[in-house]
Amino acid sequence: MFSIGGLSKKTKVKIPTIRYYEEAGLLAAPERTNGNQRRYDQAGLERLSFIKHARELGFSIEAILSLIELQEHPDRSCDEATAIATAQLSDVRAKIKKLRSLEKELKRISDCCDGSGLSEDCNVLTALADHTLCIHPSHG
Amino acid sequence: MFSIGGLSKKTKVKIPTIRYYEEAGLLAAPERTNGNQRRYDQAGLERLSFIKHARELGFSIEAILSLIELQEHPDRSCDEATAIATAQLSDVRAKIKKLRSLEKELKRISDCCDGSGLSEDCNVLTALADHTLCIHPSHG
DNA sequence: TGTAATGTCTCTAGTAACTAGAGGTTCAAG
DNA sequence: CTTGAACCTCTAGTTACTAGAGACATTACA
Repeated sequence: MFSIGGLSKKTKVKIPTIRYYEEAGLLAAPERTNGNQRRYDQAGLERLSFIKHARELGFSIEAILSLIELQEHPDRSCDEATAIATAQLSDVRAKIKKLRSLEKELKRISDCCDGSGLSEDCNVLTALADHTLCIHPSHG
Repeated sequence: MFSIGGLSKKTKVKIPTIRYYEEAGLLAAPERTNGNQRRYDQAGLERLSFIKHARELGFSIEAILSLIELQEHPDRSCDEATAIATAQLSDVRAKIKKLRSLEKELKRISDCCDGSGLSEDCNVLTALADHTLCIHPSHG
């Protein structure tokens, strides 16, 4: 049994975040001491590790809730879990694609100015002001 | 001279967002009709286009504020604008790097489950629960 | 000129996923 | 038994918007 501070140290999840996860229904409300302080066991630690890992992978709180529900009903098909992971994967891929095109344009913008002049003539500002200089329209 | 709705159509920025930009100090408060409605001119349109473009490139409101201040003080060095753009570029690159490693792990997780079984044995859930299965720790 | 439809106004509150702080209570050590 | 750290709840702030209420303005048309 450990306190919220202990759990926080073990998992490197901040204390208010742990309470937030409990509030959000991700983390079961743990036992309390007579003085109303939270006391966690191994199961709580594992659950929080799961949540942390999923958050690091970019899963939303909502998606994690679905995954947890699946864990708690092992009789259901795992289609759903796979679907959530696959959706997350294409989301990540879309973000990468978008960021790559941003990278291109930002590189172009940064490169065309050596920073030595006055901002009056700054190409960074010009490039930002003039959308038509874009290589590609940047949303997609 | 056009209304906020007209500006919204031209720029494809939603009306409440335009008002939000004004409130945030990005967009100068425009003239008003006798009936208190906003009326924009060409300068307003250009400014909003600038803001939109910068937002699409992932610049924060704060960063855009700095860029606008630079535009309004053309006597200053453009170092600052270049610095902001460069910072934005390395930010984008860091994000890409992180997303690539997430992509790898998500692909591994998704691939090892064909979705046909019960969630009891689901590898997606196992992979998420067991951090040690990670190829690499996923934050960086 | 009247009226109806559409547009706009301000203000408040909600979103995601936390984070920070106030003001009070409990725990663990000595 | 006291001290100091850790903990409690609650509220509010963050970013960049988005949505809605209720009132007022503008425009089109008869």
